[in-house]
Amino acid sequence: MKKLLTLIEEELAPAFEKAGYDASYARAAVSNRPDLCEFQCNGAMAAAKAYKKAPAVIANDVAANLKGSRMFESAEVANPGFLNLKLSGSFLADYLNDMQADENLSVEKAKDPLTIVLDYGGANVAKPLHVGHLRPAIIGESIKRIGRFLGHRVIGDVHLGDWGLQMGLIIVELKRRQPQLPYFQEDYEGEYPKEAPFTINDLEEIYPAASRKSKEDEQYRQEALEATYQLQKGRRGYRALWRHIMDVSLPDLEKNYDRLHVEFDLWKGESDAEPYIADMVEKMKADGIAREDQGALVVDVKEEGDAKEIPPCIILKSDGAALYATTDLATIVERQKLYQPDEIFYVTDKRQEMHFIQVFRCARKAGLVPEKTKLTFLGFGTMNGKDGKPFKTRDGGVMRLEQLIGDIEEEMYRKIVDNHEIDPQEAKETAKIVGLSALKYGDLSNQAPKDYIFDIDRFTSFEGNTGPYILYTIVRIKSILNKYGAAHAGQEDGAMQAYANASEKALMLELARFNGVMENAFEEAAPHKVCSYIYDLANAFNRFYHETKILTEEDKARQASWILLLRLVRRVLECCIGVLGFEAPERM
RNA sequence: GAGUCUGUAGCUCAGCUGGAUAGAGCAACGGCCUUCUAAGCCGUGGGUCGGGGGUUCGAAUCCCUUCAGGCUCGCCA
Repeated sequence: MKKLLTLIEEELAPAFEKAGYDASYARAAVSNRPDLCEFQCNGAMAAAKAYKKAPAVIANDVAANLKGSRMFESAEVANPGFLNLKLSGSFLADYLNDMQADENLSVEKAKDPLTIVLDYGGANVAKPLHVGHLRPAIIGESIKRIGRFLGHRVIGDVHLGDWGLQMGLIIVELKRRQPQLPYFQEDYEGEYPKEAPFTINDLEEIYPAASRKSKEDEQYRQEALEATYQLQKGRRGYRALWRHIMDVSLPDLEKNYDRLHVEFDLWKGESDAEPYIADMVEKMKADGIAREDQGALVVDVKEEGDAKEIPPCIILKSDGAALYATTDLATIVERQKLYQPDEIFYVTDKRQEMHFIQVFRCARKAGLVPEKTKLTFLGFGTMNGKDGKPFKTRDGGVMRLEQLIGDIEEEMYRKIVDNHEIDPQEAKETAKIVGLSALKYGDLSNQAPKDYIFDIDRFTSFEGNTGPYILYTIVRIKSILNKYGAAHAGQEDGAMQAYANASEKALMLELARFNGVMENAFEEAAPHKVCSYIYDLANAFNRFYHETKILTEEDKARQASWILLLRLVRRVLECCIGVLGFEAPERM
């Protein structure tokens, strides 16, 4: 379905042309003066200069041509030249009836679906997920779902950190602790044990310990670098250890992402790029793109017009080992080979922006992807605590994701049982659902690129612009629909009527915005626009709800129309929270 | 130092390609439940949109400048 604004513009265009003005001025917008009208056209003011006429004259000319339009109840001119448009109630009702009949709720699927590889996990193996992994997971998942809703083929890849220095660090620390293990004996030729010599809990302690040591002890760091190199070169024992690390880590990561309802299509990692590295590097050398500098292999990526110095992209370290840029570039090679994507979209911390500028330029220079393939980087801001500094545990440590989710569920549970009598088991289940909405909505309602303050008390509140408030609204609607449905089983649906009062009109207008909001949210990769939309929609519904007694309405046709309206509100809200990555309970 | 992002009500945030009196929520205060979930709704107070210039009929929005803060700046990811 076309957007309501598009339909309005199509109605305005002939009115402009008939009056002798270019149709390009026939642009409509939602009114910022809802007391005067629902939509406005400011084209007359824009056209005033070109036609050397007073804006009001132009607006009046256009308004005269709108007389008798089925779409508008009125088209009035306000100084200095605003064209104020009031939509006819029946036109609006018809639009919503079409929307309701549309399985995609008025949103048009992409005519030419894009294949988009979405890189949004970034978890490191051998390290537990912590709060730093929350934003990419939540934001990326939402962007994926929005893209799919618009009909695109979005392939989500967790892109694990499993090939860099952190692996070398773990190997060195393990060697220090258990030097007798066969993995460290260079001449060992037998089978390695099937069982890993460590558990996930061991790993979670080993990595930070190794990381700390490497910062204090240069010798230790050198060993880790060497081990990383050996691993990448294919040393048998290290590869076997690496396999153990993966086997132990993956189930844990899957479990945690699952808890967030974050679902990846691909569980690839940096290591999967390894087979592509050698050829890629050779080609870069052969093409004369790569050069040696201070022992490292680099590609110059600075361009004329750069506001600042862009350092060369390092392809191989001076010890010959691969690093971040290497695996990212080789991953582009792989993605091109396997998926020929129209776009590769990265969701990472905004502090990595420079890295991606380098990688993208290098990929272009080396021709790893066709010209038309878009390479996009969405950098998200830091999640801060109430003090405005990066979110930490009370004792200053990095908080685990598991703990954060647990805290929220606990807080939610407490609020639910405090509020009314409820079966503890049901309360627990509900707390999980509502808690996830609090967490995700709290994050997504902020613009992704900005830092934001994570405030558990605010996010878990049922008041204001929060996930729980949205869910509460949905639950209210469900409750009415269930009661009505029980009493009117088998009844035919009919159609929505023109609005009967102001709050109903406002609600209908909100619904009609849906397709535009979704498209815009996708184009701008901005889930927060979906959040602010459903907050507006929920508010509009709650106002309507308070003014209108639906179940006791005596005018049965009117009542049936309202029920249709409520069903549509419910579907739109559920669709929106769906793309945001959470769901609503039956009761709360 | 260079680059870049941010600065809107006491706090947390919206504000689309410039448009009519700058919006929410929280907090404060005051109303509304024999009736569809009051986890709600309605209302009041609270802003030199960091400061200063400029472009424009019109600027929170575009340009310049300045102040404050964050982040980045070659072998970590």
